[in-house]
Amino acid sequence: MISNEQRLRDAKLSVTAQRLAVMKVISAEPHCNADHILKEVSEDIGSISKQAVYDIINSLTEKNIIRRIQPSGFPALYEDRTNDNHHHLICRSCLKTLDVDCAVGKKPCLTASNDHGFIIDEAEVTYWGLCPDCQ
Amino acid sequence: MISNEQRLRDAKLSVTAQRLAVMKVISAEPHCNADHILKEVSEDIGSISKQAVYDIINSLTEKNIIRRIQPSGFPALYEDRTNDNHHHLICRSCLKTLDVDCAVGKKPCLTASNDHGFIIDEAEVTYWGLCPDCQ
DNA sequence: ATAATAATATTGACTGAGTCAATATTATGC
DNA sequence: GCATAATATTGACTCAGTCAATATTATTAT
Repeated sequence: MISNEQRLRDAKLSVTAQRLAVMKVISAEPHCNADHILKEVSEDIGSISKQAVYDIINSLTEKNIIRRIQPSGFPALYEDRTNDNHHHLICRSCLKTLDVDCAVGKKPCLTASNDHGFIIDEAEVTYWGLCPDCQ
Repeated sequence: MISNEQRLRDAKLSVTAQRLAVMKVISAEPHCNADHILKEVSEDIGSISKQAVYDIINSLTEKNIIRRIQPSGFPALYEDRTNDNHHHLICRSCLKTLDVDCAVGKKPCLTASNDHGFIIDEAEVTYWGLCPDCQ
């Protein structure tokens, strides 16, 4: 199990208390949003600026250390499960978000019925519905 | 071919110049955003308020007369092709958006590999990539 | 270890999409 | 045509996220 510190070094990002704290929150609570990260990290290490949170989630996303999910009409969520092409099941009512493996097989969703000449690099699949608690 | 006026009446919405103009823009330019609708309708009928545009796209979306697409990190887009479970191919660079039919068959994407007890009502699929012009 | 410097964090103002609430106008049904 | 219910306008507001200048901290080479 590679450490968060090592993950940062591998990505050529310097190791800071703020980055480690943000990573800790995201792996403890996958599908959390920027505001929640801000609050949790503030409690954890005393304080952090809003801008630092956004800088950090942006650079971690760029380096593929975390993944951004952007549910229609809601703030972006972050998770640390990357590179496995899984999808999401989101409750319209309470926004509870769960991972679901790809329905069709292994990275199959990357194939559109017609690519119109595009170079496709990602297929984003979101299932919307009501969770058991909200039904 | 049912008229826009009739579509509104069927949905129990009253027929106004603003609504007809908004519908006209959306069917002429599918995948347009609220700001673009505001500009086009203003030119078409003289003026329209920002609030009216949002009220109209919200009620048309509720009544399933138009469909909202919300690309990660960009303003929502609107189209009038509803009820056929098609998906979207979006260029990361210029945001050009094309319809693609479902890769897997007929409304198949509504089936997740594990529904975790959710009642799923929609599977939203977005293919991200680079269009021929932006490659 | 220390200094130089490159990277990151803080601060506070700002943007842009979208909403709220009060008032004014328009469409509909009698 | 009138009453009233639905819709549009207006302007202030919210909230997620960004910008840019300055201050601090981590890294790298001595």
